[in-house]
Amino acid sequence: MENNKIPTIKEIAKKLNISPSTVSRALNHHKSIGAVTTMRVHKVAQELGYEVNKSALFFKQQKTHTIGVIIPNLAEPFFSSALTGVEDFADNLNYTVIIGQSLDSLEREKRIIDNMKNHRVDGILVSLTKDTSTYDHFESLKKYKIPIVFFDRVPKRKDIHYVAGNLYSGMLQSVTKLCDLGHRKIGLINGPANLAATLQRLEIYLKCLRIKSLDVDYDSIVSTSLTKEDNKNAMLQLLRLEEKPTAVIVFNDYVLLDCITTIKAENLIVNKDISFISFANLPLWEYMDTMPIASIEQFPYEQASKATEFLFKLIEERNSAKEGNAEYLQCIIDSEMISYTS
Amino acid sequence: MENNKIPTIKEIAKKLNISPSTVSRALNHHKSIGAVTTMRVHKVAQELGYEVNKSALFFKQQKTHTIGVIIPNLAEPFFSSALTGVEDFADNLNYTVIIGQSLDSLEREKRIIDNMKNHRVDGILVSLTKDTSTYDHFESLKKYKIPIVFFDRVPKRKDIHYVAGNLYSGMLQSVTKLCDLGHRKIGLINGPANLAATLQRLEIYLKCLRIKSLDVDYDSIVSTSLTKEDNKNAMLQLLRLEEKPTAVIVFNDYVLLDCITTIKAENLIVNKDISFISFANLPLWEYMDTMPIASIEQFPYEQASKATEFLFKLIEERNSAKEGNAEYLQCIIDSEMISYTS
DNA sequence: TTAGCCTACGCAAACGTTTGTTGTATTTTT
DNA sequence: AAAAATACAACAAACGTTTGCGTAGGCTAA
Repeated sequence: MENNKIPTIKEIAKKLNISPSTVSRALNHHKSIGAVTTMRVHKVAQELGYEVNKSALFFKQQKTHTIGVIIPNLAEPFFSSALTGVEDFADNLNYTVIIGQSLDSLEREKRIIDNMKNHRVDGILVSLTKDTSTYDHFESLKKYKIPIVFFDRVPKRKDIHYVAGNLYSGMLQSVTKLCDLGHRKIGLINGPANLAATLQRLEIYLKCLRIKSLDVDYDSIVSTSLTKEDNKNAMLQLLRLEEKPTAVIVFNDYVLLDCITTIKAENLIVNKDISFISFANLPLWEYMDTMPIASIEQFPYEQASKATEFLFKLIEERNSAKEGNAEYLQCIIDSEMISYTS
Repeated sequence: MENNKIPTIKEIAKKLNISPSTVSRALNHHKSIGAVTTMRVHKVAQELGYEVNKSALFFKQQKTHTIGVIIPNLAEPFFSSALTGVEDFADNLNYTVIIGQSLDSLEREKRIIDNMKNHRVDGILVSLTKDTSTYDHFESLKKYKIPIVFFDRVPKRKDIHYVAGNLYSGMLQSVTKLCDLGHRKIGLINGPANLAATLQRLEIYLKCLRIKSLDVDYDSIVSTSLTKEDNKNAMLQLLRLEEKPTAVIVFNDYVLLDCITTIKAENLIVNKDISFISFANLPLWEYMDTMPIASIEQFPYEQASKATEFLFKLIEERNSAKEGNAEYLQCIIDSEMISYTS
């Protein structure tokens, strides 16, 4: 009864004394196969517990129905949310998702790309490594016509498909709020220079200050490499200034956690001696005793969803063999300020 | 120059006027191919930018070098840590990981299993859905000789491979600590009955109370379905008791967050009117104003790592065609109490 | 009646790679 | 110098599936 061989189309064919092609067509409900035959095929398939071998299918069709996602770190809520966004979208289209963690190592990023290329995935989503400044390893995907869409951490070039967050909206809301609260000196703890997000934050920060007619003090703009140590130092650097800022925009919630620790160690009171705005909107502030004025939500799930949508659009295009559609899919997702104090 | 065709072994063969088999062997440094030929093949492969088509390889070898991971929810830190554990381990062995989110839906779990089966993954790791009580959908994997290893949320049966957490160690440490602090009435807010983890927590809870010679009050053992609403109700149920417990063991940190909210709404003071121990050790307590006495770390990363190790052992076994090795790989990872208050 | 047309299926090739077998030179051994 | 061993490479089959094409038999229509 329990046949220990994995059933194939050929076996079904043999059992019914018909050809494999007929079985294949019958299973796919091809119109050119008679009702009786189709029924008999399905019956035997059922009995044998036949299930299509996708591995064979992928090979035959030169299409793996699989997309790859490369993110720096699975453990970060931002990226696991993003991954969820991808997974949900892909699942709907019956696509499989394979993951790669670059762990912010360019070396790993390259290796993963190569691997996915060899895997012949139908498309790739990437959020860059902190250190990624070259683009060569992505170029090689062109030859394989594997479309690539970047999200969140995107390269600084125009000829790519991407979805990025727009920090402006959330930042302006935040700066406005700080102004309303009476703050006039607003500092910035920014990220590493090689991240596009860093430049973007700086530009928007300056733009917002200008709009609100606030003076820019370049001494109160510092940066961190995102290590705990560096985060603390950045904070201290601001505290040591002659003219201390009364509010600080912080690169993200993680950096802010370290800043708060630093502040407390200095016997300063958050939201009294100094106020914060940061980015990420981690689901933790509502439970904490000290929190920023607000955190700027960047909607990782939505960003990733949109990026996935783009990717499938590109995959679709490739399938329909439209050549030379030189249009780049690009999208900006507006950020939003989430207030934590009244 | 830029050939837009994807290079294959055949092309290399044609270009050199040798047979594809020779090219294949040359690329794999097979000893039966002369040094000159091997070199020439590699040179041309280099020029053409040849890269093996794994899709074809997987098919040919009837082995996909891919494992599947099914977890309830990517967004939960516990599971994203676990996934990281899997990814790290698999990556080392050059395996690809495909993911499936069951979202705690049995229906999805089944669908994902079917999909991975059709995908012909080499093995599957599963952490069960809240509602999974049947085992049928896993049985079908036997026919395909796809090994399966459960972790964390494992089925209640003995004939499986699994890695589970042992709550006993951490729980005993915790109960001991509570006793040392003077608590004599320790309640339990448990999870849904269909989870093995729930039964396990209950058993161990009772065992620990017995060891410490504490009375068991069955009224102070309640359960929650893990919804926010239900968490609150479970907490209230305990607070309404004639003989309120002075300490409560909580199913996990998430439930505890809701409990704390409930406590505050009742104008009670955590760690004064009532103390908590919970499970998970989320990386958030150190930043919070109210926190449990301790949280019990279950080492998701290590659990997943071990489970992955088991899986590869099974995959290896299958490859070497050892039949009927009826030994079940099972492992218990000891939990550990992480204290937050002195 | 016969040309033409469905219906229902079989045949064979193809996707890219590996691998067992076979074949032919060249070298080594006796 | 003949026999045996070795080195190198070609041939062909195989993995499971799909699909273009061919075709036999039965039907319709003129």
